[in-house]
Amino acid sequence: MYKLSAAELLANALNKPAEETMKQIERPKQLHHGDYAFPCFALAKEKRQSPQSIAAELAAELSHEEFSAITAVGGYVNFTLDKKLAGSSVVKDIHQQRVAYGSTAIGQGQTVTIDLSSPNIAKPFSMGHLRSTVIGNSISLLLEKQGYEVVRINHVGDWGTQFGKLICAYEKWGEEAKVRANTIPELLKLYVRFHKEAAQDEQLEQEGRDWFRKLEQGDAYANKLWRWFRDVSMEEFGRVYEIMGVHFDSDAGEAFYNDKMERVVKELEQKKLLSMSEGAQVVRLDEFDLPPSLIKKKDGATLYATRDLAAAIYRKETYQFSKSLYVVGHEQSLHFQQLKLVLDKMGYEWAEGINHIPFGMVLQDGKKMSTRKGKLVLLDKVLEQAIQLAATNIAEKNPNLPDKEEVARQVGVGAVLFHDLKHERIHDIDFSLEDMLRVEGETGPYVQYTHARACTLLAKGGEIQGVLEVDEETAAAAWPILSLLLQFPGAVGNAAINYDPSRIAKYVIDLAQAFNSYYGKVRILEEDEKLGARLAVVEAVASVLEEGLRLLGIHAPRQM
RNA sequence: GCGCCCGUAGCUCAAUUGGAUAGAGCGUUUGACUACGAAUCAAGAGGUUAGAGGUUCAAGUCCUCUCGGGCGCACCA
Repeated sequence: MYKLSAAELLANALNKPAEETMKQIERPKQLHHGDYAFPCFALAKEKRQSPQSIAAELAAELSHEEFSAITAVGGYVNFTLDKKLAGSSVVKDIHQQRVAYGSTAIGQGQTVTIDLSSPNIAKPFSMGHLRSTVIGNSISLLLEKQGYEVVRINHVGDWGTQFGKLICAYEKWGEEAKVRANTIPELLKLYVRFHKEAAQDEQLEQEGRDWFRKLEQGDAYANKLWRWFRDVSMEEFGRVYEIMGVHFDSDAGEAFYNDKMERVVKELEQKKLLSMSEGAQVVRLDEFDLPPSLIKKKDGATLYATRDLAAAIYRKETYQFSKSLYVVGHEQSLHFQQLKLVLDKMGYEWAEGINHIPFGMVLQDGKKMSTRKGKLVLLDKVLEQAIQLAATNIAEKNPNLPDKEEVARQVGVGAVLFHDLKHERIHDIDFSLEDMLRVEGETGPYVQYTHARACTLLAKGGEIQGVLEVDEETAAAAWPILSLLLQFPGAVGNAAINYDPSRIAKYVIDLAQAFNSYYGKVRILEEDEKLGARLAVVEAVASVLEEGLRLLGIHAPRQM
């Protein structure tokens, strides 16, 4: 790695460990400053010399075959890579490794469980769950690229007081035929009505809670309804996952832990962690200045903290994870903080591996969307529109395209997923259908288009033959591209470490922009002696774009 | 009231995690398809990084306060 060469040169000259200089080397913002830079300001005090003179001395002293120039600019030593050498080598690497370029074995032998998506039964799949699904899926793919064994768990919200309320509402106002015909929307209506009326009527809340208790105690009728609601919902969700191309290793939802909670409650008792508070059983967290974790309601029914504790323990025992990730909105930060601390108090050192990966909410007009008030946007409608729009574009721009429907799906889904993933994870997103359907500028379809363009060039240019070598002139003209290609493994590592797919989204945009810019300036298919070199660059771009998109869960069609 | 998160161009977002002249896209103005895909490219305009202090050779980035927004804070998940 070139950065390491620079670090070693500097370490040698300065008589310091290479790890130290490695950490200080940075990437200059501007291309004309070279490829790596070493700031000398920190050395000024200890060497009692100006940073400028230190930089000048170092630059004069250092040289290495990998760098065509090492110069001093201000207080920086700038390293410029030999473009022909570095360019040829990265293109060769990618040609050999193809989509495996950027893979590592960092996670070899380690299992990570990841809790993602987790929609609620009997409710439509909302935009909020979209974020968890696509971010979680991308993180899974990133971790797999690093060699981790990833277990994707869809912790479906199929239990809890809400079902008592729903059953109660169905009992009062539901009509079986209507619900059979149009299950989720009808159930949603019932749910919304329940909350509307409960606002007026204290009694109703209590009835809802009673129904949940019955459900939990095994009441046959309540369980029959619950089973029905669940099956229909899962089928519905399955359709959406199919469209998005997401799969899970486990569908064990909340209800799955029903028979696993008692053990946890007993254990908490044994370890003397439970105490009574206002009729409920809680684990106090006063020493952390946090509110207590509620384990059992005063009516004896369980809560989600109880279930999450049982789930965490179950996952540890079943999968022996080294890390357990929860891709859940940041509004649940407190809950996960409590979860981790309770596990810790129970004496499980592996609680350290519990990691909440929060993300911002999808807001509407700056406010939270509320299921209870029936204000929400449905994912399948959005996907449908995006796919439709892609189909319209294809009909207009590429009517002879084979496999139109599949490509429209890939592009439509690409637009929606990319729009979500390009935002920094933690930021709230204001919902905008218009933005999600956009296909120009910094969008998924833009990247897909760039990839398709590159593929067309390769198809027309023929097989790349002979030794791959990028000549001086091509390397110089394509340097912005080559430089980005060199950075790909680093971008993958960064995204994985920070659990942040947006870094890959940004990377892939940068690469596409660099490529399109090159495309506008240079005629690639010109029949000259450098054709092979240019095609090699194009091939590397296509390969990395495809892999970058794949890491986001997005397909890269060869034509569109 | 307390806690967590956020505040950068008209809008949506970047900024190598403390480094050089704060960058893209959308929108807007202008130009480029009888040269490889115009879902594209080139160029212009657009900024007191919410505000005030502080730490540092260096602050959009770290600390304190103020203002503004979001989300949590006991029987929902």
